[in-house]
Amino acid sequence: MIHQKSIKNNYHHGDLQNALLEETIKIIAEEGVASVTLRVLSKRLGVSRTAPYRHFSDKTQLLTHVAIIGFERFRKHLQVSKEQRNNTILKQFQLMGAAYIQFALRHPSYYKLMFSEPLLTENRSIALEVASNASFNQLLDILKQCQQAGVLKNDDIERQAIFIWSNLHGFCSLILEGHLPLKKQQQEDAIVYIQNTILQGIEAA
Amino acid sequence: MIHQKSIKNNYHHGDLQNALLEETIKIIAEEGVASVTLRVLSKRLGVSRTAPYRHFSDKTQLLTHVAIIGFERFRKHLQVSKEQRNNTILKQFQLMGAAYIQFALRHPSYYKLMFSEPLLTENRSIALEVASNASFNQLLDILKQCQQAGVLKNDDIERQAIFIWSNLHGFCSLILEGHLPLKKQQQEDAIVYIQNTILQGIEAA
DNA sequence: ATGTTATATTGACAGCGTCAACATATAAAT
DNA sequence: ATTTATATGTTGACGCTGTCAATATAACAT
Repeated sequence: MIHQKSIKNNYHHGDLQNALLEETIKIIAEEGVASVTLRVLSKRLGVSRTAPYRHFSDKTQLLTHVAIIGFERFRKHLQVSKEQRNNTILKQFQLMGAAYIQFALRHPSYYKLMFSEPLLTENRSIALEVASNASFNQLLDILKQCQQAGVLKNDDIERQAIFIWSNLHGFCSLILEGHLPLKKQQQEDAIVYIQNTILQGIEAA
Repeated sequence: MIHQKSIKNNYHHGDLQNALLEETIKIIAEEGVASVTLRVLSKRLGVSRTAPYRHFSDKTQLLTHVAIIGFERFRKHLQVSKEQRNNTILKQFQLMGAAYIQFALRHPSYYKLMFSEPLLTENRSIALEVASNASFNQLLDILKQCQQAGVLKNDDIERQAIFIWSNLHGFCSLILEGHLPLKKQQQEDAIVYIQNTILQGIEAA
């Protein structure tokens, strides 16, 4: 009797926008992004097939918003490694690298969507670019600090960042795309090797 | 009057299988893989919408075959860098790295399809894996030779290969996915930097 | 010439994204 | 409190998609 408002509306959902975003990522996790359909999505939420159009102009916009949420979580996840300041700055840098890979492997649905091409190339969204850049800047920041502290080479900061980002993104992509069928131990060994080898390329002499 | 057989059949196409493969990659190049449709594909070739089913069991198989062709061309493209044996083995290794990036940037349609996830994860094809491995082995081979020649560290060969592959694939992916909006000169500088920095991580002391 | 096989076509079906028109619940204004 | 406006949800319809079944035609083997 109490909470009558929030028990069941049957017409107005209440918070369909967020429900759509959450259910979308669930479907991606369960069956891949190709299985995301406005119709089954709506059915799973108990609304009609065109209800999503009151909250997103089309399907691409919905997926773009999910990707933006992914980038925000990603950025926060990376930021954590900077917050334990008892660590050396170099240690923080290495923790961030590990955090990058950890996020991609733990949230493959988000990661794959975030870096799926059509969202960025065919249907550019400024908000998505902003969210993506915010993540990239986490890396740039810590690189600057490392250079200033003299623990990394004073190479062009963007080139250095691209090198590292390529490394991490390439490794995660190859795994998520099924090109590297590694066992768990092999994977961890590979991560350690990659981190060490990256460092040898960029650490101050 | 002569060549009557090859002028026009109007019923039997003659070489529809290859025509489908070629037209598919054309569409991908023009409008992206999402625009590949059996119906428009068939229309462009002047056949009915279900004609492709005589040559491929479904759309995924068609795309998989295109990806296999891509990997074969990729492998050949990489192999060329090994054939100029007046070069040192290390130089051959570096040429292969450059060739990798060159292929991805020159044939983005092929590259993106080859490394698109659904083809490998959701719909595994042994032939595709074989073709993919053949390309990867090009890299493995030259690494072995470099190690034997003493110009690269005697690290675990697979880990070393994964490191390099991650680097190259990550860089190409980020560019093709639109995450690195670099000008031509910046791109070339980045490539040189990446190649040098990779080398510093793996070259023999 | 006849039968077999490979190849291509037409018809049909369910599923998809999305637009237009309509319905209803909530919020605002009087 | 009643009316009005706005936000939200629904139903119908359209053209597009992949794919199956049934049919037709060409090429080939005998």
